Amino acid sequence: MTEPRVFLVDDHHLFLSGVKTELGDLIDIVGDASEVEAAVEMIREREPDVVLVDVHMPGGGGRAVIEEVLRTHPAVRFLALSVSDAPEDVIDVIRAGARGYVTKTISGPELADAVRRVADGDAVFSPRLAGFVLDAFPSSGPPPVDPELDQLTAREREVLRLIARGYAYKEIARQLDISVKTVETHVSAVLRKLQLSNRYELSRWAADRRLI
Amino acid sequence: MTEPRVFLVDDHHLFLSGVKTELGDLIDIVGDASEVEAAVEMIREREPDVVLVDVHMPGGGGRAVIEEVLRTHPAVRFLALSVSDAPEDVIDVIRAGARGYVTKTISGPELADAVRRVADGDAVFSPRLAGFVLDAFPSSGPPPVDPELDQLTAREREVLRLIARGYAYKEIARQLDISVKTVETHVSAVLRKLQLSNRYELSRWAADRRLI
DNA sequence: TCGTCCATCGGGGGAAACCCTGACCGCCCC
DNA sequence: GGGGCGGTCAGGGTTTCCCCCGATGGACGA
Repeated sequence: MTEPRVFLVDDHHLFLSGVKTELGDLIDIVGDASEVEAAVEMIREREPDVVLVDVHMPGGGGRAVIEEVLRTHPAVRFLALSVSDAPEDVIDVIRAGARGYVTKTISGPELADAVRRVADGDAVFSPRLAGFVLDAFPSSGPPPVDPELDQLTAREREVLRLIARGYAYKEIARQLDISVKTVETHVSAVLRKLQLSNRYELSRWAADRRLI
Repeated sequence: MTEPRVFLVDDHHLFLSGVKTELGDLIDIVGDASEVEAAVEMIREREPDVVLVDVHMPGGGGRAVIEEVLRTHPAVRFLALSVSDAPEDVIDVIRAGARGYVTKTISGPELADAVRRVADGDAVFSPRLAGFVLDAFPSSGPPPVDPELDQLTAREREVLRLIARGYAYKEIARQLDISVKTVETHVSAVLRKLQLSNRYELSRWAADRRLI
């Protein structure tokens, strides 16, 4: 790829100017902004390949910039830049759609390299930060043996599954080839055992545990 | 940290022996196995800090080893090693619980370093592979302006929210301080506009869109 | 000012959900 | 062989949902 076109967002002017002098020769800086709204507007106008954005900023922070821009320009890639290496901050901007996260302790050439890699479609993290992202990753993980679910019989779990999917008693009876009355019996048992009062709560209960 | 204790799993004996001769001086190799069941058993017995595991293996592959071991020994860390750099493979083992993924083109010293970093709690990826993980990450992303949701009035959305949460009409009426009849009217409007037939489907509809 | 939309409320009725009680059968276990 | 449990079913009742009709008042724009 040719020189990536980069836009800078940081509320510290000194830092902005530092990045510009350090990276100006290594990458193509097409603009900068120091507040959220102006940043969003200018990014939409200039459509850079990569936006280097500070995480902590008044008016919603880097997260606001990322979300807002991605709504209309999903092709723009974001590299978050921050003094913080707190897991919450990292996860937050990643969820918002950032493709990388580096701390401000990074050197100029390293930053330039990180920007190029993000422009290339890669993700860039310092190793420890990548660990945070993994921790937040939805792991199929060790199936937490649910004590609540455990007290249900096999048949009751079957009925629960269908209830949670929104089937009417009549439908469930047909699918399991039993009578509606039996379905009622099972549902009653499930509701009693799980301490719920109706099938809507049951739907939510199941949804929360991703049993659907 | 002192020398990490490492266990190797690979169905290619030649590769196993290569790793042992290359890394034997750099890290502490406490054992190896070339099939899934034996690997699981020995890992449980020796409790290494890090398991270096091949992704493609008969009998379920590295994924089976990871899931099985983590069920009983969640402290063991896994570094996946593979000839493949296909996104599916990467995501698969990450979901299973691996803390890193490197390809077999890696050099000996680099591999030793990767193992140490994983033992240290970091995550290790080649940049492109980290990108795959990010792509699979549940992004809050660009909120897709839902044309379905858009046709609902503010009040209807309020009612929808409560319905999806499993509240009875009476409850909703109490919370919004309106009559049950009005709730019925709103629900009818919502069901009609969303082309649904009852509140169960509505619950599922909302759950699918994560409006709850 | 009139039309339209929204929010509010009501009557009435059919269908479904929910609850309680009681019952039968088969299986396993002491 | 009696007791416990899970699965099956029924009668009869109350509550809730859902839909049909219609109605009023306020806001807002043509």
